[in-house]
Amino acid sequence: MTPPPAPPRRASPSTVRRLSLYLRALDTLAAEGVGTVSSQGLAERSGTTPAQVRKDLSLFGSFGRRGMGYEVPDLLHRVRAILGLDRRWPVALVGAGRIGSALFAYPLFRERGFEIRAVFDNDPAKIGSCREGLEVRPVTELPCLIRERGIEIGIITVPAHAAQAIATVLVESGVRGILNFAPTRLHLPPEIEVNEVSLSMELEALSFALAARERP
Amino acid sequence: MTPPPAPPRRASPSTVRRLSLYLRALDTLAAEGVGTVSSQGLAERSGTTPAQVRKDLSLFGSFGRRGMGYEVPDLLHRVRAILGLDRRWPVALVGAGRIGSALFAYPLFRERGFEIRAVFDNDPAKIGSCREGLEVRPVTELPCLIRERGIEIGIITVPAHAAQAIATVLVESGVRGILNFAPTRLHLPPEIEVNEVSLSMELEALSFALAARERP
DNA sequence: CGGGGCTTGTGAAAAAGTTCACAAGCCCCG
DNA sequence: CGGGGCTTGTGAACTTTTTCACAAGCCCCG
Repeated sequence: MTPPPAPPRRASPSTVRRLSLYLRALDTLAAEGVGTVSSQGLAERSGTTPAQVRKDLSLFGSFGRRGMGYEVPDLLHRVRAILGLDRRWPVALVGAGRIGSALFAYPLFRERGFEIRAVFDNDPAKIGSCREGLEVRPVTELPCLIRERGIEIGIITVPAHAAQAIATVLVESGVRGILNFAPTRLHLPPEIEVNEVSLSMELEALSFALAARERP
Repeated sequence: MTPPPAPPRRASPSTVRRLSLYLRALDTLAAEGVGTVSSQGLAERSGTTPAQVRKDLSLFGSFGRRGMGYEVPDLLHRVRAILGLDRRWPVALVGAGRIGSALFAYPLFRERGFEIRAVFDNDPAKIGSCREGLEVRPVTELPCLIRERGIEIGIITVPAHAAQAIATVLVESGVRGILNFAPTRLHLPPEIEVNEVSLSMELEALSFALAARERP
């Protein structure tokens, strides 16, 4: 009934992005008690096309029934599994500044299975203070705590000039994936997954689009 | 000397992303006092290829000199202009929670010309309080203040269920571009530029990549 | 139990984006 | 002032991603 039809091929970054959007839409549908959804319906709620939805999903298996569409609870479960969200991910946060603290309190992380199990900072004023019940520890303790708590993902929200050193230590301590909010490019071994988030880049994309409209 | 060789064609989203990266690299180079950089050098610092750098830039004009590369200060200026950063962008922030406050204090925004000129929230506990010298105002005052202060870009950091209503009011008040941090899809007229930032999507992309490695 | 109406899954076509490869051009040195 | 060594700008080839189009399949109704 659900044989992955081919070796689970590489999905492009855009496909992965869309899978996240499908997941979000399915969450909503499930909450609304909708039992079944078509590629059409999913496309409308995710801002893409029905064909795209079907292609994306077909990379990982045949989850629908012809004539009927997809069962919401089933597809929800499948997409979660595809995205690797059918397990808990132990996460460390490095940098307890404003962005770090905001992320820490972001409820969707926990809902998706990301568990922040350690928070680090180098500012003596912050060390020892608590973020939602977790104590901020100095960066010197990072290697030890990362290993002890089995942390696999690190989120970097330190200033750009400190980010590379932090990233290197994280990787040496066993972290396999890094979400980098610092506006700097990290140099790490290729087996480490790095995802850069640049808040100003997002505004710049807006600015580009708006400025382009004003040009002849 | 710099005639845009063709009607400034549409740049793909990936090109725009890379332009942001080039800008970041050029900022660093300028700060280091480097006078000239080749497409090779720019590529290394932005994680792409020399050919890609040249193609991206050639969409907008001929900025280099053969045999020599690009003059850093000149190219910096050009890229800023291409991205629409050669002017100030008046911005409003809707939602003075953690993420909103973090963005407000993010120095890179201001450096790039984005000026937060109004902050709104509906929480009576927050209204009247200050964020870096700017008073948080109730959402009821939004239309008036947006117009009064000539705001063109809105940043939405309210909970998902409130985002659509806020977005609609923003657009009705004259905003042309929206950066949406709320995990929900906005329905707005097509002439409005919308850029969605989903923090959990970024973590999910990591999770997908890490989980994929563990699969057979 | 068979036909009609939908909707999936998927090859094939089209479009978009990236890489290649090289002529054109610039600077410097002799 | 001419040749050599680099580096850009750019058509053409290639790759990836998206869209199209339709056969296959499922359900329901009569």
